[in-house]
Amino acid sequence: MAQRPTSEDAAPPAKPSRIQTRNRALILEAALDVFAQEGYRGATLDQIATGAGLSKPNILYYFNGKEEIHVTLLNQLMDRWLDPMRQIDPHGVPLDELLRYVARKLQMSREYPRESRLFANEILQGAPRMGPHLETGLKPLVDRTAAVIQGWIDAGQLAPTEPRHLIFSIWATTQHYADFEVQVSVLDNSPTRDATAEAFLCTLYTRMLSPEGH
Amino acid sequence: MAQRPTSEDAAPPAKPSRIQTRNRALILEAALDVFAQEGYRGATLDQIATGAGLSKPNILYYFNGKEEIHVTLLNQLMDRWLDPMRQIDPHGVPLDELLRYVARKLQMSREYPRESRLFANEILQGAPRMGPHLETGLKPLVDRTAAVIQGWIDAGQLAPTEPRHLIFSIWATTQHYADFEVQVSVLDNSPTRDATAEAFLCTLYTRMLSPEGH
DNA sequence: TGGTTTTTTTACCGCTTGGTAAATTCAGAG
DNA sequence: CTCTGAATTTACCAAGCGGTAAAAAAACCA
Repeated sequence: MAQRPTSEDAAPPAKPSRIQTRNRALILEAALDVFAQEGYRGATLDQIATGAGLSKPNILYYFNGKEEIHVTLLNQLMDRWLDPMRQIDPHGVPLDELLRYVARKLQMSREYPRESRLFANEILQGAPRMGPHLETGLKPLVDRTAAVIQGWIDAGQLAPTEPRHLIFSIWATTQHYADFEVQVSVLDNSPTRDATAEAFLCTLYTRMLSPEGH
Repeated sequence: MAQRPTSEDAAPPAKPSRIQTRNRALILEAALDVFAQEGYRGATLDQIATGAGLSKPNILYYFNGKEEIHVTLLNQLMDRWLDPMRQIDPHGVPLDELLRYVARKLQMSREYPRESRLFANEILQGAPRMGPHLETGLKPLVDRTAAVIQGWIDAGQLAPTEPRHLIFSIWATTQHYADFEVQVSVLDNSPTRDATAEAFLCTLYTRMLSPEGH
């Protein structure tokens, strides 16, 4: 009897073979495409199978079901997604730190638009498969970052503002370019769009955050 | 033979009966709920039927199919959605006009979160049922508004910036509160969130747009 | 009231979906 | 080469889906 490679039993994990590693990666890659564009319910295992170049039952040999694929993607995503915020240095120059955070988030929108849309889809639908993650992964980090920003403000190094809503606005403005790409493309098809977006956001948050007397 | 009320034949339109008016509204109301939360493919006619208190075949008596319900909602939405931008007065005080635009968009996020999510879902999936609308409805209005803003900037009444990306940022920051409500709720469950959000955005765009010399 | 049209229900259908069982092929260790 | 376990395919379901036909009921109008 074949031992299913997607183990979460207490039994010995047993390191995955090269085939397992390759095919699981193939499946997740294809699934990211499909889930990001169609949403969870809109995505089908057949689409994922075709995209991965495997048969549907073969996919279910590597994952216990559609939901497990989705959850796996979401878990992988969370790490990468929160990284830019973790890199904010409480001891750095406040405005520089925040502008670099904006730049990193914008870069992620550009380099990983599928991940951004996957996340947006999940949140839009009420985060049914990610609820705990928000509380245990996201919230502590945001609380900590908000405190850091508040400290900077109290020290007069940033113009006063509400840290949490500042964070929301950074997320919103940067992810917008990935999540609403179709709309943005229709309204601005200039070849320099990316650079213009970056310059705009840099200006926006510089003016917003520079302490008085610039 | 019953004449189907959802007419698009060249035949006389014939004004709808009270029952037709009421049931079509019931269906659209329920469909808005379902489409906004589940996305197009995730929504089922059974859910819509249950929500409307009608049977599934009865729903298909009023609409030719699932897609027609969705398109109808999208069409109705477009009007209401673009209205705040249409209200921008080229002859008003620039900063006031834009701050009032922000406030109106934020208010719509608060009052019509389902519409916001319906729209977000559609754009996320590549606007498959709204492509033309973007070109013919949205683009001209945005072009016009961007020109108005550029005029204000050229006249020295606003700090210089890129008008289109300014518009994008206003959309992103305001709609974020509706589209990512679950996430926002986890991170900020303060009872004054709405007021704080409005104050934050007012500050953000005041600092961004005020011409130099305070 | 009776007849006509609109509205609603009942009973389906064909297709797609996520998922399974079991046979088959393949890869690798000896 | 051979044997064994891993990997893959073939052939299926059962449930849910959007949608239809036609009969039944309700509303309307003379």
